[in-house]
Amino acid sequence: MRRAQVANAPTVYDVAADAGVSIATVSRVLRRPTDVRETTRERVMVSVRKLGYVPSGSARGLAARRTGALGLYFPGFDAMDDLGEISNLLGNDSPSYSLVNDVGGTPEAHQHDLYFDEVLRGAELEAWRQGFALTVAIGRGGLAADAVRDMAGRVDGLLVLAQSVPEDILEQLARRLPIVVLASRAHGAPYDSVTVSNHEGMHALTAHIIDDLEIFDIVYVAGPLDSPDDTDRWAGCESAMRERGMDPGLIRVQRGEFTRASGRRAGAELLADEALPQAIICANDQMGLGVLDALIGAGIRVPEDVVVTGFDGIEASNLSSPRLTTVHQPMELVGRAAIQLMQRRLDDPAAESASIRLPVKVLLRESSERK
Amino acid sequence: MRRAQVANAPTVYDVAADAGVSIATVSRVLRRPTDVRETTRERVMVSVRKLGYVPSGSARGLAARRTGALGLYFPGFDAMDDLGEISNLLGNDSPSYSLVNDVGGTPEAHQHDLYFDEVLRGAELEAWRQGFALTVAIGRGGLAADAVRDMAGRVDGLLVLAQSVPEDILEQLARRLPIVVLASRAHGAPYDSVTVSNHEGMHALTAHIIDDLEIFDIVYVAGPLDSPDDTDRWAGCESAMRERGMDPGLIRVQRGEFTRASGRRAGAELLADEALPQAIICANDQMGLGVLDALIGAGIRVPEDVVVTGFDGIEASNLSSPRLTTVHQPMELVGRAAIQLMQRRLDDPAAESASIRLPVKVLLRESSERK
DNA sequence: GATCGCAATGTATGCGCATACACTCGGGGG
DNA sequence: CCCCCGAGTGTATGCGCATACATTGCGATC
Repeated sequence: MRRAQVANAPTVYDVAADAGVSIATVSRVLRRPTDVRETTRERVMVSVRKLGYVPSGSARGLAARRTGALGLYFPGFDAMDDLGEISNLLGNDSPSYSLVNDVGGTPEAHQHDLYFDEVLRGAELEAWRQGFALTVAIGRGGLAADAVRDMAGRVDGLLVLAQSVPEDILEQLARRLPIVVLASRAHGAPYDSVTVSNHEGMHALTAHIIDDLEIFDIVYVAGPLDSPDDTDRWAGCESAMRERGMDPGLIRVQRGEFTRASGRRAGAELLADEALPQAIICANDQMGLGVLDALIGAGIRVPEDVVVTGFDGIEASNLSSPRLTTVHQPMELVGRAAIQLMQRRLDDPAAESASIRLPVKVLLRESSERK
Repeated sequence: MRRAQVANAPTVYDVAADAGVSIATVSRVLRRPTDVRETTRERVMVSVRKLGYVPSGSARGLAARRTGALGLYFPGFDAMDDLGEISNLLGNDSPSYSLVNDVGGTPEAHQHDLYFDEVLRGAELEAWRQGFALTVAIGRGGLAADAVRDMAGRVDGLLVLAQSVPEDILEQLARRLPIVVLASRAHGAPYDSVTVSNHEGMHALTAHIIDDLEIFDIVYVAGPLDSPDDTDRWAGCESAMRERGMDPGLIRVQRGEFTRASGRRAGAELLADEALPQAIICANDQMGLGVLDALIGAGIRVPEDVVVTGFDGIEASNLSSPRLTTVHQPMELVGRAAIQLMQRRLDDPAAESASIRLPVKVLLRESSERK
């Protein structure tokens, strides 16, 4: 028996009654319109509009055994302990503005977020094209596992950034729904994956520095040890040197955390040495920009005194002065490709696991300009 | 009768059988653990882990009459017709990188997206804190109505940017679920809303220019006519002038579309005039940066020859040279506040409709520096 | 004119879970 | 010794929809 709706949200039953048809017909009008006679269809649609009927996603999902939604899960670099409530937001009398003499500059934007934003945009776009809704979640600390589990329960497929979910949990979830891993080749694991040509990009950039700029005195500023991106990039740099008979072991390697601050630190340490190298290759843009900050701040000229490069192609690398030579990753494409992989997997659950590797673009800019 | 699972996704029934209890007990273990004896609870949890059980969001949503998800809907400025498939992504042999001499600079990032990204981040954060999943959708062209409808069917509440959804549809949906409108005071409408102090911020900025910089020859570069943000900002500027006995009618107003390109256009038109004004107040940062581009490109000195200001406080305004004086909106807070409003509404559906107005920060930077 | 076939629609069921209600069991009070 | 009560658990049901299957109606076929 139908109960009275609390918030009077109409259901198929209401529409069916109003249109004088059965609920099956209402459902068909919405899902397979061609199965219904034109006149009937119109009559139903009139009722739908009249009642403001919106199908329940939950009921649809349950009956159809698919939710029509995909999940995107990213780690969050838990810098969010300082939150607390937004106090007195409602009807408070706090001043509506303040004046700030902002000569020093404001702190930079979050680090990883830029990456997330662009991937998300691509994923959202492609999800829309394929008719999926996109649910996003950003991991935080200990509850990450619960969050991703909850998400898994409400989507048809999961996109996760490499390293963002404990391996055992991922494996368990993979038994239940398809998973696409971003920024990591899935070696043998039962996941599809999307990567960019980290190796090739860094290889090409290094080759350019050695062959075209004729620079041999190089420092490499690396990222975190557990980052597959970092591993691949370093491998690209290393192989370029080795091919040219140089010993990569001789290169000094500073290790940072992919943050601008860690880049500044690396720059400061290099400045403390007796002599600067001729080129500083950084494993990502944020660190490259940090190095730039440190050098410029110390009066070093870039690129005249030192060449500096980054990796990623974030917008900020295009706005620094000098603009940062970098390797641009098609992040939006990463998101799109991931969704397409997912679509393929949903169409054919038995397909062999696949990996898409997207091309990168080496952008030669002023921070590496030499004649 | 239970059927064999296609993808062997275990259900409550499987867990119950495995643990030797009823499905009610399994459900209770997950939802109201204290209602179950400790020993029973543990036994069930063991089975849950063993089977890799993940509750179906659809079934949960249907039974509990709430999905536990919120929706965030943004307009997309349909620049996405040039899409097409990502061809041959799988196993193609296209070059994995390319070298680009990027001396000219690459095109800027999308316009509105920056706003979206930050609001999203705030919303996601707060949604997580409140235990909600967040589903996002970006509107595109004609199907916007369908997209937002579909979304409405799968969430407990909807956050929408002002003007992004046709009024009649929004009204219809509001009968079904709570709606929070961003960046627009809801005049009488049955929505809660979040805004920032556009008026006050622009008022303060204008006052600074007139009182502190003693500039009276001003041009205002406005945004689209249908933008409530633009309306409020202009009103703030206007009132500041009026208070000082100046006639706002005398100010030249250029109208742009909140894009950097339209800012450049405005700048170019001003350059074509016989004389430049002393200050150019722009209704947002993108246009401010565009004006900067045009002026600097023409050899005009900023701020020595002309003062330029923006509004929004996007990251790019902090990276330009000179850095752009602007009014910073707490965009992340907008997202968070919206979720908090939604939470409140869900707790008390009958509450009076509320509106949160967040404070802004006037950032005085080099583009308006005068002594 | 009886039969067949197909199009259009209706009837019945199950998706997986939450939960109201029924039930069991054991201890304390009468 | 019986009854009552509450903690713990089981049984039964409905959430709103999609869909397999049954039914109806009608023109075409012979």
